[in-house]
Amino acid sequence: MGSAAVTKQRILDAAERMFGTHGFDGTTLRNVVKDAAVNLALVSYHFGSKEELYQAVIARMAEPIVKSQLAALEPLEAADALPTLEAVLTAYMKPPMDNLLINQELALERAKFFSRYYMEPASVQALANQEFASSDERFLDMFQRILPEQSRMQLFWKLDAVVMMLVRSMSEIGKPYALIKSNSKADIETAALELVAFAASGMRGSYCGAD
Amino acid sequence: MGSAAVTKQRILDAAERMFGTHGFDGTTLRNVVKDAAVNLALVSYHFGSKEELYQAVIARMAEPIVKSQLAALEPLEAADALPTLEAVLTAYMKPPMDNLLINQELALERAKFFSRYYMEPASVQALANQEFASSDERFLDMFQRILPEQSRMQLFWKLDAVVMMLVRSMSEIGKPYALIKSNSKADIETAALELVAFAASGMRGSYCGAD
DNA sequence: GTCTATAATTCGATAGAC
DNA sequence: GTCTATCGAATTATAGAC
Repeated sequence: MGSAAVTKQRILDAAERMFGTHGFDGTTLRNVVKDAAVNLALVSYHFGSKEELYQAVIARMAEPIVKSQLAALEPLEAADALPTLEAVLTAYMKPPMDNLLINQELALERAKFFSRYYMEPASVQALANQEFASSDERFLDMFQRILPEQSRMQLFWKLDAVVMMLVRSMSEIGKPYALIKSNSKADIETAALELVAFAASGMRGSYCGAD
Repeated sequence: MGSAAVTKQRILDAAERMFGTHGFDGTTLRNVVKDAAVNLALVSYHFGSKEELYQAVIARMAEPIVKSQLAALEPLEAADALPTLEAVLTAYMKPPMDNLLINQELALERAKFFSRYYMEPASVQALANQEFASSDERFLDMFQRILPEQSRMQLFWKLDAVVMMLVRSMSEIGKPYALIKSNSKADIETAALELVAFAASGMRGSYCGAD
């Protein structure tokens, strides 16, 4: 990899850390280039502007996650039997969580960026061209097949709620009372099971026979 | 109310709108005073700094909500019989939702500020001295009595997840597929029932007997 | 491609008149 | 209390040397 490619990667890595920790508006390009140990002018040269840098960070992270989500969904769609709600939720939630297993030294900060993306003001979130949301419709179709008694509107806000839980879990990794204890394979596996169980029970709704 | 008090309120109202829409770092005092139609220097005069203004907005909103949460919890604590999980969750979630019924013209923007507070970077969130979290321990004690088979660590992250769902619901009010359709009494009542049902089923966990 | 130096804004905060 | 005017610092972005 040429030194230009190295520079771009160093900037992207640092931007991911800074945007994830301080948010878009709380991050300055001077913080980014200091963390990346590159010159300030190189951000404009390689990415154009702060907004375009943010878009580049989003795209780099979202692409493999969405691809992995759809790859996990496809066999469930193709199967003869209707999959369980847990299986579909796992296909949805596991890819962003498994992302913690690659690039271990950057994993926790990437998770923070992943989370913060959903928490940015609408003006900032609009910078990403629906990178993540592109697969939600297909997942909603599957949820509707499994839970036909619920309206698409219900399923929509419930999936939205599930995303918020997922996102929050990933932003709290390692904290004393967090669901995800660390970015080890075992801790992620355990947390995914608990998160899927919570989400599935919640989505099935009030027909839970309690009280 | 004297004109000074009016000025302070106008600034607080405008700050609530701006912080809620653009976040702390995305909000400028010049935007606030323009929206409030007051002079820029009056922010420093009445509140000292941008950070102190933010703290004042948090405190003004959090106080009645926390007070109402605890008032709803107390009879449940005092009763002989153990309350239902749904009852405790309602005591927790209804106060912030019912807050939409007062000051109707500012309600939606207050809800956005309420939501955004939980989504700010840690550095910003630290500006509020645990205004909201002060009652969580007592609620967790009650959850533990109702769900003794779950560890406090589990209940902690599950309550945290519930808060994120609540917060998200309040930030999406009025959008096409949102849970809360409007800030009318009927829509809030309906949404609260659905949200409590989701949260209760989720917290009870995987013993839901489905499939 | 990478750097220095700086232009052009914008921000939070305040001094001082009224 | 409220206003005008402005300071000093920090920001994004870029021009131009190497």
